[in-house]
Amino acid sequence: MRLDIEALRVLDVVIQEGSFAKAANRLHKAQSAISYQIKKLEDQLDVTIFDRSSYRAELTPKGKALWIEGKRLLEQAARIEKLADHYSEGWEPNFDLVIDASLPMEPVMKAMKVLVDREIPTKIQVKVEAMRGVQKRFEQDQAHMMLVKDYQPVPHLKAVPLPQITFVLVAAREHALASLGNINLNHLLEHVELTIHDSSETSTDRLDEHQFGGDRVFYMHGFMSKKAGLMMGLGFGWMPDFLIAGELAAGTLVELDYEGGSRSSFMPLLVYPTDQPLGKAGELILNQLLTEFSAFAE
Amino acid sequence: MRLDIEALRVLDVVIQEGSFAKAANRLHKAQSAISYQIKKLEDQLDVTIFDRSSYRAELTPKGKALWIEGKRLLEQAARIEKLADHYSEGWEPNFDLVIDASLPMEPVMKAMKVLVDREIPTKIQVKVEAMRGVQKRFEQDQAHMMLVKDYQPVPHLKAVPLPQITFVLVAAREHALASLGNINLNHLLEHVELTIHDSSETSTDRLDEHQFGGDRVFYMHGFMSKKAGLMMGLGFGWMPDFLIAGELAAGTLVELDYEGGSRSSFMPLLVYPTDQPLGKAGELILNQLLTEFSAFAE
DNA sequence: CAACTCCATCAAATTTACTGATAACCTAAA
DNA sequence: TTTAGGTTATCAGTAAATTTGATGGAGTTG
Repeated sequence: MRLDIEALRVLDVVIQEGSFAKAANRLHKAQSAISYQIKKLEDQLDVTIFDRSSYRAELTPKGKALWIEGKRLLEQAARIEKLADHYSEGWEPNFDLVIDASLPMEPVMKAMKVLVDREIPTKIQVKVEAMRGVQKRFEQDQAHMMLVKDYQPVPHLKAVPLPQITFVLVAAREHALASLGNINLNHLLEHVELTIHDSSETSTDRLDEHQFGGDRVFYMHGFMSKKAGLMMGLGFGWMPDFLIAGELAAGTLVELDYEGGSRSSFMPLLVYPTDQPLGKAGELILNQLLTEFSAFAE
Repeated sequence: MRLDIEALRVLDVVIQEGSFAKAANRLHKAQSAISYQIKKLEDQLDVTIFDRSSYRAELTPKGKALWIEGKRLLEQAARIEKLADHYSEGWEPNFDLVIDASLPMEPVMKAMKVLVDREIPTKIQVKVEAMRGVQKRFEQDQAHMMLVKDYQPVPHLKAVPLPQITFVLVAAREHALASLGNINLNHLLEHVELTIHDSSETSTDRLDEHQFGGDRVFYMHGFMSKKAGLMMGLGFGWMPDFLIAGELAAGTLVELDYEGGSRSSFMPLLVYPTDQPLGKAGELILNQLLTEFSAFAE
């Protein structure tokens, strides 16, 4: 017979209440049941937990030390029960989200921050992949959701469209490229490209499709600082159209006459399996991503 | 019926062994007992832990998450049982040692370091007090041992003598006090006193009996640095005789002709109650203090 | 296809936990 | 001092839990 939780629970109540009898009352048990549990605990651990030589049973130093450790065990037990309750309420144990690296990360990060701040029981994991890697990772890891630009339709997958985003290739009015016509790739490579730093990019071996591959690339920390860099004439780069509509109209930023096309539109898709309904975390993530991407596209 | 440890233990073994049957074998139980425990756990937590739709029972994601939390609980249970075992082997849950602040702390600290390095299960607490406070604290806190210069004999207390220590009031040969005769307190107060920093001295309101109370006191971090300070002529101060025997003989340090007496001898005593035998930690501390104080007195 | 291994289920046996009653003891108030 | 009220231990009987051993359906292996 080994240590059991119930005995520790009884010990805790006895100490809190100050006597076996009061503990029995609080636990809706007979007083003899309390005596039995305490005695059992003492036998199991081979430790005298209460000194019965005086009127009231007094906690021994060893008993106190074991009680303190016992409370930790009770806390852990409560944690487990609470976790199970959360599952019953519809929370998933974990949620894997795969994201295409070429999508703007700002709304994703904002959505994640909201989730983290809520301290939900679900363990969320975000994996950023590029190109074909997105869907591959989604399938390999049996992820719960992916956020992509495009995907191979598969049965049992549902796609929710997010607001369309159009990127425009621009530079400042004063920039050398702004007044150039019929720009080709070689022209671009002679200038500094501004792009957004992706914190998930550990190595430098990955370029997203919106990057030209010149040897002078400046990494900015968000579209706002990228825009500031562009305005300063630091370089050229892709920007979401709605973020620079005013500057394009005013002429402070100029759409480049690039032969490869100066506009790139796409509609991000939130894809997830239909065979299992989304849990609470899934719903939250879905809604939060919709919210943040809508806010991003103004 | 609530969560119990045994079910988590069974869950852990089932997952380790990979099947209910193998777990039953390892636990020397019937296979149906394993089924029963797992089913009970699932009912208690209202969570499907194993997916039985295929041949082998497969752990669900929720089951895995609960298993991980469950292992923590098992670890805590093991910790409690181990603690109880230690008690049975004669370790005390805690040990309070009260020390007279006027004794050299170096051997005490060395002894404590040895104890800490052994990672014994007993929680040792050292309290440094001065003058009458030592015995008072010892009695008030029902401490297990005190290290004193002197004490009021009380029945049920046993005293073990440590090697006698003699302190000598000295200064360097070049120091102004060295050549002075019939030194009184006012003479001393005109010079810098070197004393040893006691890390337990939180406020400055306490002076030990070996300190003259001048307004220029230098605190050193051990007898070796104090000796170095004395040799340099930085000031005067008390030193254990055996640490400066050579210098006194050579004349580089000079015993001061102080009217209050230039020598102070005492025999530290290790005092502890006899009504309860010392536990393992008590024995260790006793021996270690004997060792360190003997080594200190060379 | 035969021999295995997997797990669920059931009744019976066994072990554990609890109840209610009683006794021995202590405390505090009358 | 007596009395009323509170403490815990113990015991026999009972209720509840766990375990066993047997059985069966289903998947796997060679």
